[in-house]
Amino acid sequence: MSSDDSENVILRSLEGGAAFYIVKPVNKDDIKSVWRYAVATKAGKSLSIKEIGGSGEPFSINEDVNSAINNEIRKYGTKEGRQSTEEDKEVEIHQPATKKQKLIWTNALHNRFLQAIHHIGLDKAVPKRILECMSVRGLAREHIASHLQKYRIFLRKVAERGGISSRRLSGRSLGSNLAPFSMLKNVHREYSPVTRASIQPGLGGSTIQALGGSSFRGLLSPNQQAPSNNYLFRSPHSQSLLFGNANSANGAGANPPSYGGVPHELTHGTSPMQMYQSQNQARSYLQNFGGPLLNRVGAVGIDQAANYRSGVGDIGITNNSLNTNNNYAGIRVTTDGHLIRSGQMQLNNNGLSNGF
DNA sequence: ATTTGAATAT
DNA sequence: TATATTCAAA
Repeated sequence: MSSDDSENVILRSLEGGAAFYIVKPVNKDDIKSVWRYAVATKAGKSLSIKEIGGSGEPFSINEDVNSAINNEIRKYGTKEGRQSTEEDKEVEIHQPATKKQKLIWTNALHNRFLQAIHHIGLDKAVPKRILECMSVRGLAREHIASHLQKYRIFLRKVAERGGISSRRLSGRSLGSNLAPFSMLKNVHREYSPVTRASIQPGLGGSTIQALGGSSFRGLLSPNQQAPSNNYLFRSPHSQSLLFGNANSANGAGANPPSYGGVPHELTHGTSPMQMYQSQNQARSYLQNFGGPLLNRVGAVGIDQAANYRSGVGDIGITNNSLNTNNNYAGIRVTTDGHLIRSGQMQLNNNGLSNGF
């Protein structure tokens, strides 16, 4: 039993003596197959379900499977199967369908998460409420719980040491571990909507704009959010990403409870395609978690940002907690090296270029 | 009985 | 690292 489904490995295993190869995750049919095989192999000796149950199996088989096996045995009889032992080393390659897909917190999704939290209030923001508030179809409370856990860890980090360091920056030019100059150069450019994911040439077919929908969200008012939200799922069995584009017509359909936006949903991608993975997940905490909520973290002291604004035109954080459209909040440095706080900033194209 | 969230697994 | 899953406690 292995999650490795490469034919290569399977064949080698069988050659190496394995009688059966099952690709995880195991499901009913796998069990049935095993039994069919076992029964067929034990030419003549029919095992009753009772014997099966009491034979000290290392694992228990639930009723459902039991009856399924029962039926199977009935259907196929005990010896009706094939004979050739060698051939019976059959390879079972199975449906990748049973396992849940892995949610990927894209910018759009994360922003929604932030908005929800902001809307609810950090103190009352528990998974269930966030879930309701986000109203994204296909999103489960567990998803949020997990993300929230991470988010809280981030907040804690930021709160204790009011700064964010970048691992990529070797030089601590300012005597602090805060962002050095060099990071500034792209600040402005980073606002423009960009394509952030592309399809791997040979596999997905044509190039597609997979992300970037949130780039301009910061420019919209709370109730005119970007009409397109992209969420990604990654299939557990391949490296490919499933691409889902929840693009719904404005107006029609259910609206999110309080910030009447566009209906949202998670699409379990119907068009699987291989994509490069780096972009989204390669973001740092700041990119991921920097958001309006930072307002509430005392240690960050964002409300002082205004004092430093001159020099960087696009900072726009406020301390009235209404500035929910930030895609970014973090620490910046002005041209003359002063620390500056936060503001709206879309992350860059490659997600890796600077420390954020 | 349901939900949370820390811990742990993948 | 990011996300999922588990499970004791709320």
